Formats: sequence, C-alpha cells, structure tokens
Amino acid sequence: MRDSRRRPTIADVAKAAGVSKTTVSRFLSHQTEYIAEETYRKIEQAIQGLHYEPSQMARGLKAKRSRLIGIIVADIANPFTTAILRGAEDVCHKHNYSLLVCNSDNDPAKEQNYIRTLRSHQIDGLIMHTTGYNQSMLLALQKEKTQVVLLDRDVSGMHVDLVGMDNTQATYDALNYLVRQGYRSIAYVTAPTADISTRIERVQAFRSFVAEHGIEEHSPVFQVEGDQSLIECMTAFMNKKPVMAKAVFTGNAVILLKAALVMQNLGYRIPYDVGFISFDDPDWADIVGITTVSQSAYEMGVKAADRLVARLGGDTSDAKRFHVAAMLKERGSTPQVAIGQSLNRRRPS
Amino acid sequence: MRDSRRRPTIADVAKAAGVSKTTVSRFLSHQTEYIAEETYRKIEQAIQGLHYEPSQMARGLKAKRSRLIGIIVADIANPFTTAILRGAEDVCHKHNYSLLVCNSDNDPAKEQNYIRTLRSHQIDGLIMHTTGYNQSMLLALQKEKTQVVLLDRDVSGMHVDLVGMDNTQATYDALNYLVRQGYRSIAYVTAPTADISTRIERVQAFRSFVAEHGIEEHSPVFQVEGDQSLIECMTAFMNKKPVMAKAVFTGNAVILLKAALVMQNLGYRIPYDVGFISFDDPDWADIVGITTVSQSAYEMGVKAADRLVARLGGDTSDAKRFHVAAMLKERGSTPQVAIGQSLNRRRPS
DNA sequence: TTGTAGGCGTTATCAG
DNA sequence: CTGATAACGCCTACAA
Repeated sequence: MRDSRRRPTIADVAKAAGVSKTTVSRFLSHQTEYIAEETYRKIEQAIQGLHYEPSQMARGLKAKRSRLIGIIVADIANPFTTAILRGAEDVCHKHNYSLLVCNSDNDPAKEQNYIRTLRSHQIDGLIMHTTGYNQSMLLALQKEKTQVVLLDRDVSGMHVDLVGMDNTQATYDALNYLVRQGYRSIAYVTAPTADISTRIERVQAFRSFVAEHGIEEHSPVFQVEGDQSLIECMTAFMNKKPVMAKAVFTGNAVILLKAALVMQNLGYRIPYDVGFISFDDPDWADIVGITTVSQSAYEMGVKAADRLVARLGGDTSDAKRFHVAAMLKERGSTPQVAIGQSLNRRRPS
Repeated sequence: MRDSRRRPTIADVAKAAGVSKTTVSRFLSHQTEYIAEETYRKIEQAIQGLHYEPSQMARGLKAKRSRLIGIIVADIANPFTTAILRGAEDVCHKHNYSLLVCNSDNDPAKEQNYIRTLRSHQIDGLIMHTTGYNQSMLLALQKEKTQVVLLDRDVSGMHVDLVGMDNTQATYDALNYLVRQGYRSIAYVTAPTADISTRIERVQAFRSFVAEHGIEEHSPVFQVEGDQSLIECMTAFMNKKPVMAKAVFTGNAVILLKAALVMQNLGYRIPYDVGFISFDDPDWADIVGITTVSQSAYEMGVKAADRLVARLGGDTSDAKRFHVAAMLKERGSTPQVAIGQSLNRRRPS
C-alpha cells in the first residue's frame, strides 16, 4: 500500500492503472495515438484518483529544462518594477513557465549571487534588469544556452534582445515640453548613475539639451544618495539666484516621491513654487497631479517575456532592441509660466 | 574533452580533480573532516576552474527538497503585496531559498492552477495570500509535508501558522478615531468580500461599531467592483441627507486611490468636503496626506517567511497566529470637525 | 499497442 | 581518508 503522505510518482500511477511506466509517460506527453481507449481511461482515472502531477525536477533532470524563468529586478518596491513583474508574470503563466523573482537592490554583488542561484536551478531563461556589472557571468550563462533578455538597462558587449525605451528621445521630449511651458531652470535628480545604462543616457541627454538651449548654468544634475543629500540639493537649487521659474525632473517614481516630500517639508508648494516632472508613471501621479514620462512598464514586462518565450521556442533570429513608446502625461505639476517668472506664483483662487 | 557549452557536472569536477564523485560530493556538503588537505585543494581548484555549481534539480530529486518557496499573492500591483514580497524575499535569500512568485489576481481558479504548478516544482513551502477557496488543495499539500503559512487571510479548517493582523481591533481603532474627530457619517468601501477572511472581519467590525454608536443609518458599507459602481456609491453617499461631516474608509490602497480620484472628479475636495482614511499605507499617502491604518506589510512578509523557514528547519510546535501591530498614521485627510458640521468646510487660508 | 533497460546529476550506503 | 554502486522520478531508445 502506497504511503499517502508521499507525493505519487509515475510508478504509482502505473501500478494503479495496471500498466507500465512507459505507457503512463506516453499519456503524459500526449502521445495518445498509440494508446488503447481502455488503457487511456484507466490511466486517466488513476491520475485523477491519486492527484498525480509529474515532477518538474525529474523531468528537468532528464530534459535539461526546468520551465523556470528567472527575473532579476533592481528594486522590487518600485512601482515600475511591479508593473514589469505583472506583465512578465502574465506571459509566463500563459506559456506554463514559472517566475523566480529576485531582487538585487541595485547591488552588483547580490545580483551576482542571484545569477548563480538561478543557474543552479537550471532556469531556462533570464529576464535581467541589471546593475550592469555582471557582464561576464551573463555571457557565461548564454554560452550554456540559457536565454537572456535585457530589460530596460543595457549591458555592453551582450548580443541579446533588449526591451527598453529610447531614453535620449524621452528626455528630450520632456525637456522640450518644459521649455515650451516656460521653464528655464531645471534640475535633473537621479540616483547615482553607476553603470546603469538608462541613467547614463538620460543624464547625457539632459546635459546635451540644456547646453544646446543655453540654460546649463541654471540646470544642474543631482546624483543623490540618501535623504540628506536630497535635502541639500533641493535647498541649493531653490535658493540659487536669479529667482526664476524652476522645475525638478526626477529619474524615477521613488525619487519623485522623495523629492516632492522634501520640497513640501521645505515649505515649497507644487506647482506654485516649483514645477515637477518625472520618469515613470506611478498610479498616484494621477491624484497628486504630477506630469510624467510614462514608460508603460507593463508592456515592457510583457514584451521581454514574449521575447524570452520565443527564444525558448527556438527563435534564433538576430538579437534585437525593442523600444516601447514613452508617453508624456501632462498633469497639473507643470503649468505654463511666464518666462523668467519669479517664485511664489499665486495659487489660483 | 568536455563540451564547454554544457554545464559542468560533479563528474567533470571529479575528473578534473582526479578523485571520485563521492569525494567531491563530500566536499560540497562540507563533510570536510575526512578529506585530505591536498585533495581538498584540488577539488576547490577544479570547481573554480569549471565554474561548477551543483544542480538543484538533481539534488532535489534525491533529497526531495527543492530549496524553492512558493508565494501566491492576490494582487501583485498592490503596494501592500509589494512590501510583503520584499520582506519574504529578504528572508528567503538569507536562508538560501528562492521565491517562486505567483499572482492569483484574486481568482480562485488561477490560484488552484498555481498550487498545482508549485507542487509540480516540489516547493518546500508555500506562503499563501489566499482567495480562501482552495482549502482542500492546501490540506492535501500539507499532508505531503509541504509547509504552508497563511498570510493576512485565513482559511477555515487549516491548522497552520498565520501571519496577519487583528482586523477587528484595527477597524475599531480607526472608527474610534474618526468618531473622536467628529465624523458621524462614515462609508466603508471595500472590494467584494467574497470568501476573504480579512474583508469579512473588517466589514463585520464596521457594522458592529456603527450599530453600537448609533450611526448605522448614515454609515453604509459599499462592496464595489469596477469604477462605475464606485462612482455611483460615492455620489449616493455624498448626496445623502442630512448634510453633515462625512468620511470615507477604504479597505486597501488600491480602492483608496480610486475612491479619492472619483471624489476629485466629482468635485469634492479632501479633506474640506469629505474625510478619508484607509487600510494599508502606500508610500504616497505621505505626500497626499491620507490618514491610514498601516499594516507593516514588510514585517508580515518577513514574519511569514521566518515561520516557514523555521518549519522547514524542523520546528513542529503547534500552529500559531501571529499578529503584526496595526498603526494609525494620522495625516491631513481626517481633520477634527465640529459634530454635525456641514459640507463645504472652507480650506484654511 | 505495450514493456524493458538505461541514464539525467546528485547523495547515501557500504566497503575498502 | 576514498571510492563503487544504487537510488531519486522521469523519459526514450529499443524490443516484443
């Protein structure tokens, strides 16, 4: 008698159905053509009765496939990441893959650690929102036929699909909009760029733009780490003479929130004292009324998983870059201002 | 010669080090006492050289452990969930477990599907934020020695650890606070309770409270599904006579955001026309100034994973309920009002 | 149409 | 101190 506390195996099913393991295996892999009607029904019943479910571990060991897809994200608390996860999860679920979610915290060492762990679990593919520092491990993974798709951030020297956005274009779009609205003093606030391609591209685009428009003198880039440095930067920016219409441009939703809070605590009101615009489009931007450059993170997650699944399905076409569209969502935080207008614009009554 | 495109196996390491697989295996399981210094070094070098990493699939097959922990969450887009994931992930990572994240979308069928998938992957344990409808599958899992910890929501008849909060107490705390602030007409807005224990408990607590305080006539419970019904409910609530200070109490951050937006679109201002309080404490509550009943979701994730890891480590103590503290975070959305004060309180100037 | 006999990569047992 | 061997659950030639 089988121990009901043990998960049933294919042997249990075989015994219950009075056939061999091979026949059950055929049933499982839908090679149903050569199975007698009678046998088919018996196996079916045995499986139902035992609540049998094939072991992915055993299957994987044989087939060298795990039906596991790894995803390493930089910050799981970021709504941008959440939306990506949701998209990737939807696609993986549809194709019967499961998602191993890892949170690197933007820490290259933690990321490396996770790559190792994922490799030990024989992941079939990896969706990588990378710190940018683990190129060699990723290349090694690739060599072992683990498919890799880069998400958002690029890694130099990797010839794989990348799903992201045109950061230079998006930065220019946002800045053109701000200038049209009358702002001539713009601070770009970002977490330290480190080796993160998107951050670097955006900062470069920002610098080019403000130089081209001759407003670089009043348009600094702040790479902030920690709340204290943010407070200092915001204070310095707001105190900078000459007094004129200023706007803050934040690199993601997390920094947006922090910067907005700092401004509030410093006694500045958005948008009456300072304009705000941000990359990312957290759900709460709607209610606070923050103009954003929305990246459609959900689409990115979907697309990345789609590409990965396609590769796993045998697509060997050349590695490609996919850009999801960025969309400027205009809200109340960036009203039109008279050029050179001073601070302390009155709240409309 | 070994194919470098194949992941190295223990046999490759053994050959490279000139020892047997057994010896390498001893090395891997840190039974280092009986290994000669010389041998130890050779194995170490072979592993380094080959970038060998033991296969979890093979290990799992043998040991019937996968070092995989499944977590099924109801809504991955909810910041409450994100915080939980972060907590659980931190703990799992520390103990060398990986997290298989599944998003049930509050759909019992999808949840059932995921339970099956996770079982097929031989998860060692499951953290369950459940729809409440898959009791029998969970019991079956348990019988197979898969540890289960319930998160937030209870399942009747399951004798396992549960990490959650005291919903009745928290509801009373919030309502007592509102009454102290002067509100006498309070709407509780929740997603349909379905079989979700927390939602049911909160609604019951709300009903008891308003009955005890004799304000049930002006204090409805709205179970809303979809934006249209939310608009109708909010409109009805605000139009209800007599005109008096009203407050909306939302069951989670997602509904909070929707309800606040609806109010805004209907032309009501928070808190001048209507007070707001909510379960959950999304990061943006700070900047908008919403009073919340914070659940410390991160702590819940940590605690749940801690319990699971403890069980996996052999803890066989009785199943227990763990309550994280709920904390009322008072912000601007629930100002003190004169009892019975009418709508359209003026914005302070 | 069905069954037998390996082998996937690892660990445990037992014997040197 | 070290090594041969069997077994975990499944799949896949090859046979019958």
